[in-house]
Amino acid sequence: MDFNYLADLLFPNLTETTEDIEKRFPPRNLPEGAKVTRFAPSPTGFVHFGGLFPSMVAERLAHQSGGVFYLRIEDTDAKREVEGAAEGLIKTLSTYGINFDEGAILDESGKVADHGIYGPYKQSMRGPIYQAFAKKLISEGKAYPCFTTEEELDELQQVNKKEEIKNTNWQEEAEARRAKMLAGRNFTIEEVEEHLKAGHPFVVRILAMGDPEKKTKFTDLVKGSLEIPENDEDFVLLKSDGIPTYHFAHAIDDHFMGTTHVIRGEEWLPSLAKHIQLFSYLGFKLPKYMHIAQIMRLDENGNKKKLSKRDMGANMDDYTRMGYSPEAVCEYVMTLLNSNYEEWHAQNADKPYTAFPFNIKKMSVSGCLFDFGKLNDVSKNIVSRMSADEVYEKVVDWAQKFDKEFAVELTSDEDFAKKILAIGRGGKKPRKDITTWVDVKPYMGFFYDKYFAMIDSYTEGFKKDDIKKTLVSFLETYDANDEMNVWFDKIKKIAEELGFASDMKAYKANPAAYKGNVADISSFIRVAVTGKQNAPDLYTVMQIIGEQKTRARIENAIKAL
RNA sequence: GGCCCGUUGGUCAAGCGGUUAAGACACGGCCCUUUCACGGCUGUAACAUGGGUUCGAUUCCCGUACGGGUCACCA
Repeated sequence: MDFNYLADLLFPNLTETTEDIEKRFPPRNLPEGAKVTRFAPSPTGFVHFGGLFPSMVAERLAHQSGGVFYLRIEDTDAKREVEGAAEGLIKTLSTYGINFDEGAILDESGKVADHGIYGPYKQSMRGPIYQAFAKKLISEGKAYPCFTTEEELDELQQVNKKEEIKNTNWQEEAEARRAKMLAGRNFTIEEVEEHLKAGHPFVVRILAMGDPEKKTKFTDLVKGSLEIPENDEDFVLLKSDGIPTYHFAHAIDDHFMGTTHVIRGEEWLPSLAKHIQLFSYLGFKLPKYMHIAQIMRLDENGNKKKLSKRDMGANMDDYTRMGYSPEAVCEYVMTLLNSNYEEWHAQNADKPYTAFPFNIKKMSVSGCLFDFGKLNDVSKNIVSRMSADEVYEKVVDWAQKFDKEFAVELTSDEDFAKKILAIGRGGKKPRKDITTWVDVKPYMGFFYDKYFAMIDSYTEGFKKDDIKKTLVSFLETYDANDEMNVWFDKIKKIAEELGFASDMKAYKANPAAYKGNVADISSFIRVAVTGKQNAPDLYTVMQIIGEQKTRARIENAIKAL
């Protein structure tokens, strides 16, 4: 078999040789230790939590080392491509602080365009590059054309379905399929010419001579030492439309784009054998690999499952809707990515996560469960450290998208809203009532007449009459100009008059001697004014609401009793 | 089913041959407090399993179980 002849036969019209291409993409000139990483999504939908994970690692590693972080669009599957997905992906990532130095990024008009000299950065635009290398491999006898159609193979594809695996015919079917796949190995030049003449489409398959019984040691930067069996699968390099598969594109692109660290999910681990073989066939230096553990969720049976697109919390845009600030999500991700992050953060509470020295060695080897409880904790701590102005700005921003009515209330009196948000904020022990922006309305809604409602009833076990008397007496003595202690002394006095303990210690020493205590009296007033049993400091609340409204609410409460 | 990877409390995890096996979240209790939130203290709870190696294994090796991933002209 004359491989050179075969290669020319298959690819007669290529203008660029592999040597030309090598010259076109010079090695990067970067300082020692600088890492070149990439995010390489296929534009098939939204950013997935499982995709944010590795992209944050890639971004950190590149930027922390003074390297380059670039974006490559892996649009090699036209069937699954979604219009506008690439733009959406880039925008979402940027809200999470992940920005690219190079690649297919957005220009001023919001369109995806190439930035950098290693492009095109969309794989669909790089056809001739891949084809040149496919041709080269064929000319070296390392790859061959295969005229077996997808349909022919599909007929036997059932073997891959799980239900069928227990089928006793499984091995026979697999063998039959393999025979069909490998048919092209034995073609003569004449047979190939005949197929070509008949206009039959073909794919290019790698000629895999590996023995899977033989294993080679491989070191993954996350997983550590691995045993990789040699590849014996004649996988497809170039599809019949001339576009490469992931495997081929990965080898070519990461070589020419100068990627030093390939960071991807561990679901790629089984394909590693293919990639090692390809780099070797191509004569390329193998990059470093980091296979990151997957995020899992719990299924109905209590088993861990890979977090998939349809799961709650998978779509990054959901977090925006749920009112999580991007900082919270990023920080939560950091706690999962680097086990010592929390410790560092405890000592550097004021610093952003980008100041944290990210360490590959501290990455977990096994997949972890997504934990909303932990996310919530991280989130409420972050919100508690924000200023009232900051919270206001973010809540309004969120509300304008997801609760327009509330946004109108908030913006109708900015100072009022900020005063409310400032309660208990700024000190050493700030309030932590707000986890997500969704929480804000239930938390402060009662300040607004529009949302005020008697959500809680008065504490049970007290006479309506006492409640009523409390409210009436309060109105009689209430003076909005009172200092807090004066104000509270008046409440204590009411308590005494009604036979309630004004002193908590006295009450605790002998509860039977009283109808209740001053806390109960306060709660009557609190419910009347806020509609709730639990609220921030009552005195402050009244100060903010103002005398007029406070009186009106108490009067209404008296009427209702 | 083949191959690969993994397994420390409910969750995230420190540990890297000798520890009373950290810490965080969640949960319970107590304290502080006019409610809540915060804060402080405290409690329950873990090395999947069987063999080795070793004076000694959570740590090293092998097997078993369980879990995950993967086996496309998808990435």
